[in-house]
Parts: sequence; C-alpha cells; structure tokens
Amino acid sequence: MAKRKNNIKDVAARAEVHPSTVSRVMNPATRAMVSKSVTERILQIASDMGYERSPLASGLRTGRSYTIGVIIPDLTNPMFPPIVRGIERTLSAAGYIAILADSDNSQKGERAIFDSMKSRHIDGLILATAHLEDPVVRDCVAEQMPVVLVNRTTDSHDVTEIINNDELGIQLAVSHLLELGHRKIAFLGGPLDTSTGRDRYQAFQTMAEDGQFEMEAGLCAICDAFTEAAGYTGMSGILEQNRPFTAVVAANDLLALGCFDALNEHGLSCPADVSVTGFNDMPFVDRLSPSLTSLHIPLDELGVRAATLLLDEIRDSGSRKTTIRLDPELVIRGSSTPPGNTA
Amino acid sequence: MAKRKNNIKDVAARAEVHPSTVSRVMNPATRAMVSKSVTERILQIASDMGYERSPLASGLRTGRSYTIGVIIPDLTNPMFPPIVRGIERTLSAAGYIAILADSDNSQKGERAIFDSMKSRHIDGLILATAHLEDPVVRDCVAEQMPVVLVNRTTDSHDVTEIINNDELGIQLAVSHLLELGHRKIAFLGGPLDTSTGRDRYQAFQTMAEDGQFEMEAGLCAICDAFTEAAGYTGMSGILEQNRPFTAVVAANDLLALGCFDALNEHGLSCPADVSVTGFNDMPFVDRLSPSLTSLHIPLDELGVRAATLLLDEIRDSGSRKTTIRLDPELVIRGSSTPPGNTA
DNA sequence: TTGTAGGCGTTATCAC
DNA sequence: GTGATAACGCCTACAA
Repeated sequence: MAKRKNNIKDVAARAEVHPSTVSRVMNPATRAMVSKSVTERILQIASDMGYERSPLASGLRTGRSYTIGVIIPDLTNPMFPPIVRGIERTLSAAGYIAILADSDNSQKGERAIFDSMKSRHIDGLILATAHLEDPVVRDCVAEQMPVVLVNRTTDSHDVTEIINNDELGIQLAVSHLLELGHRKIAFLGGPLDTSTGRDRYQAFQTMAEDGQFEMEAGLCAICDAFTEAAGYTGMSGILEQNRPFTAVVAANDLLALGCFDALNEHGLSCPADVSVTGFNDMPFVDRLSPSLTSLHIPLDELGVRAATLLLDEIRDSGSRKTTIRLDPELVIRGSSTPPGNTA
Repeated sequence: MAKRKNNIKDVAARAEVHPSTVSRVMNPATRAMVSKSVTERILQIASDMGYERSPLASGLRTGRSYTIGVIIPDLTNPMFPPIVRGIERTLSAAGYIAILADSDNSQKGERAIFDSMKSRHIDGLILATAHLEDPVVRDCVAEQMPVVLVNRTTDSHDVTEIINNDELGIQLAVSHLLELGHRKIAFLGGPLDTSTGRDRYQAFQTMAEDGQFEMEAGLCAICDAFTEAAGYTGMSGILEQNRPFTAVVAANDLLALGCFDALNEHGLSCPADVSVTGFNDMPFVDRLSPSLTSLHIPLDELGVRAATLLLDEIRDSGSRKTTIRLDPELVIRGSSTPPGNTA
C-alpha cells in the first residue's frame, strides 16, 4: 500500500553505497568522480527501482529549479502558439520545463505573474510582453535573473532578445502598396508603449517624410491593443473622418481583421475599395476572405531561438547580451491590389 | 550585495518569535492558531521585508507543489488556446500554476511528458490528449493522481471529465444538411482511437442506419490526425473514388480546412459544389472563405470548468468521479447551402 | 574514489 | 498560543 516513491537513500541501501555516491552518479556533471563499476551498478539499480531524482529537493538545495517562466500577452493571438511550442520543445529537450502564463495584455498582470513565478524559483524567463518601459524587465536585470525577450523589446537594450526588423517590415508593406499605385494610405497602429507599436509607426512616418507619399493625420489611428476589437475601433475612427484613402497598413494581423470588420460595416470591401496589409503572417490568414497580405515571421523558429538563447544565458550569465533581429518577408495575397474605386 | 531572499527565519528574528509561529501565520489554514496581535505583527513585518514563502521548500515538506500539469495534443490547433487560457486563469486564481506541454499528437510524447511532470510532483493533471485506451490515464487512476479529462474521454469512465455531446453535434450537422436537401453526404473522420474520432463517426453511421440517408463506404475517410494535412489526404482519397456527393461532414474544423484544400485542388468549390461542416467552431472559422458552418463549443468555459473540477478533486480526492457533457450548438455559415450542381 | 555532516526553507508533531 | 525538534530529498565541502 505504502506508495512512497523511492528516494536516493533507498537506492543507496540497495547498492550498498552511501547516498552521496548515488547523488554523484545521478548528476551527469559529477558522475565522473565515481568509479565506472560503481556507476554502472547504481544506474542499473536506480533504473530497476524506477528511481527518479526529485527536482524539488535538489532545487531547494542548489537554488535551481529547471523551470522556466514564459509570459505571453495573449495566447489567443494565433501568432503565439507556434512560438510557445518552439520554446517548450527546446526547453524540454534540455531538461527544463515551461510554466506558461497569459498576462492578458496588462502590465499589472505581467507583474503579478512575474512575482508568482519568482517565488517558484524559476531559473529564467522568456517574455513576449515587453513594454518600452518595463519594470519587470528592469527587475530581471537588477536581480540578474536570466531573461530573453521575444518579438518585442524595451528602450534599454541591456537584455538578450530576438525580435523582428519592424522598420523593414513596414517599408516592404508600404513599398508594395506604392508600387500598386496607392497614394492615400492609412495606418492602423498598435500601442506606442510597445516596440512593435512604436517602431512600426515610426517607420511609416519616416517613409512619408521621405516624400514617398503623403501622410494625413486623420488617416492614422493608434489602437490601444493588438486585438481585433481595437482594430475595429481604430478603423472606425478613421472612417468617420470621411477622407479618401485606398489602402491601410495595419501594425499586425489582428488589427487588420478588425479593420476588415469596420470596412464591411461602412459598406467598403477589401480589396475592391481598400487594400489592407497585416504583420506577422499568423496562421490561417492565408485562408481568410480575403486572404491577407502580411509580413512573414518564422514563429516557431522565434521560439526555438529564444529558448536556446535563454539556456545559453543560464549557463553563462556573464556573457554579453545579444540582440538578434530577423528580417520579415512580404507575402502578397488577396487583400492588396491596385486601387480601383476610391472610397 | 548578498541578494539572498528573506526566509522564514529572518522574519521570525525580526518579529522575535519562533519560525514555527511565522509558518503558522503565513498559512491561512493554520493562522487561527496564533493570537490576533502576533498575527498582525508578523504579517506586517513579513510584508515590510518582502517575504514570500518558498513553494519549493514548503512543497518538499508537505508533498504538494501547487503545480498542475496540462497536456495538449496540439497547441497550434486554435481550439486549444482558449481552453488553456481558461485553465490557467482559474488555476492561478487558486494559487496554482500550470506547466504546459504539447504532446504533438503522439502517445509516446504524452507518456514522456507525464513522467517528466510526475517527477516535478504535480498535484494534478488536466489532459486534453486522452485516447480510448490510454495508459497515462490508467496510471493516474492507479496512482490516485487527481486528473481531469477535457474534450476527449477514454473507454473506462472512472475519471472526472468535461466533454462534448459528440453524438448530438453530428446529429445537428447531418440534420442541417438533410434539411438543405443533401442526400449524398461524405464523412471525414478523426482517429478512431480517440473518443471524438470514434463517437462522431458512430453518430454519423447511426443516422445512416436509421434510414435518414444512405452511407457509402467510398464516401467515408478516417484521417489519422485532427490536422489540416490529414484532412487534405482523407478528402483526396474520397475524391479519387469519383462518386457523386454534395456535402461533407468533417469531424473537426481543421479536417474541414484540409477538405477545402482538396476540393479546390479538384476544381470543386464550397459551397457551390459541395457543402462542408466542421466541429468545434474554433476561433477565426467565421472569417474563412467560405465561413465554416460548425458546432460551437464554449472553449474558455471548458477550460475554466476543467480546472475547477480538478481543484475539487484535489481537495476531496475521494469524491465520485463526474462526467460533464456539454451540448454543442450548430452555427450555420457560408459553407453549407442547398445542393446545386452535383459534383 | 567514497563517506561524513550540515544545510537548503518549510512544516508536523510534540512539548511547554 | 508558542517554542523546540526533526524531517522532507538532495547536494557539496571536507575529510578519509
């Protein structure tokens, strides 16, 4: 009946050695200290008894938990599941486990989750939630907690991160629309307290300032979240201005979806009346009606590399912080065509 | 410099009481044992010092980790993120944390994850991966590990679970197609070693046997996974038979998407040539081209209730195992219309 | 190469 | 109501 799990002492007793010897054998890093014959005997017995080291106890002793925190702003945004999957696969291959939390796009949520994770003694953190000014990131740096940012960065680049070339992405999108003949282009931006929100917006502005097209204040809306609902609200605001335009650059795919809704509601159709581009090329946008022109990002790879960077960081926390910036690729689909009837 | 976190002894020293007393105060369940004045003083000091209990150490002592394992077959299937989110929200509100893993639709993966989670001393498990014959579920029952199944069940119903009324779902879909006038209906099923695969298939068969329409062997394909790729392969197989049909009932939405691809490739269009229904009403199917008729399931609620059931189970593991079965609702969209041109 | 001893932070159990 | 003690399972100087 007593279902107590075998512990290190049980194995030691059966192998007629001291628990510390078993401990050394069970830890690959210290295994070399023990003679070959004893090592083999202990490994055999341990496996026979179904012994498994308790990460809890060993973590308590060593201060490491082999647990990594992963905070995502919105798991229902289809861009994140592939990232999470890449992270999780990579971590578990290295003997780590991921504890996942969704901050629900809120900085307060992010903080609460961070505190809770910290109390679980996580060995490191992967954040997809970074804000330009982010107390959680600052705390990580201050406390020397290994951390990697994915997709978004902060204003103080003293952290390892893997992000996208947001400026290039917007350049590609706008150039594409310009080549199609569009000249009145609206912009649907994301929150300016995130790097993806600000940098994509700035890139759009810069292209206008370079004289490539004319930017009108009324044709620019900053949404307060990267969600369909916010995109809908933002686009509705633009439409109420009643200014002519033939294309919309949205700062991400969900905003573009909300944009579709607002256009439909105003009797406009995409792409006949208005062309739309998104950002991220999240799963299923190729199947939408219309299929969405977007900027492709290797999401799974983003996750894999974020996890790899974090593992490096944990092993050698003194190493220089690196910033990896991936170039997005424009994927042209049905939502962008030459301008026809002007709205 | 020494950034060591405050522990229970530090608090005790500052409050001039014994660590045990602090321990009693910090645990809501035992707080009543301590006098009001001491309780207040300790709480104040603890909060001043930023003291947080170490779940690791307390877990080591008590055998509970306040950690719940969550295994999902495929996180990139959009039906799961809302479920995961509901689970995570509910668990964290109760002081638990979720460790998430993706089994990648493989029973071997499920087993490996389970073992790894067990070694982390999880207090319970939520499985969305159940197979009809599932060793992991059997082990949970044998080891008295609290477990809740979501979405899928097993053949031995000795486990708490929250699932869908799959039979009703298929009845609704088929009835809908019959009412539209379809009589040659194909079926694209999921793996028969899962309850959702088998039960949806059986429901389809039963309706045919009841004489509501004629079921043809050649118009029935069982896919080996609930994925777009498998749906594409399955549907291609049906199309190669060259038998006339005007509608397809797919056992889930991803299969329906794969079905779209195969139809397109064969020059058939939905719904003009063939009507299609899905299952799960996962996010974004309302935006597809064509929008997909499907069976709606309250995904977030599924997650919330699964987590709630598990917490109940943890508190009172002796309680009777319950099966909750939710009725799906048919949502009619663009992919299903009366039959026009026969294929 | 292996054993010894002490401690990681907490709590159950017994005393007082 | 509070204090003392040991133990959860493991790791690591240090000693042998």
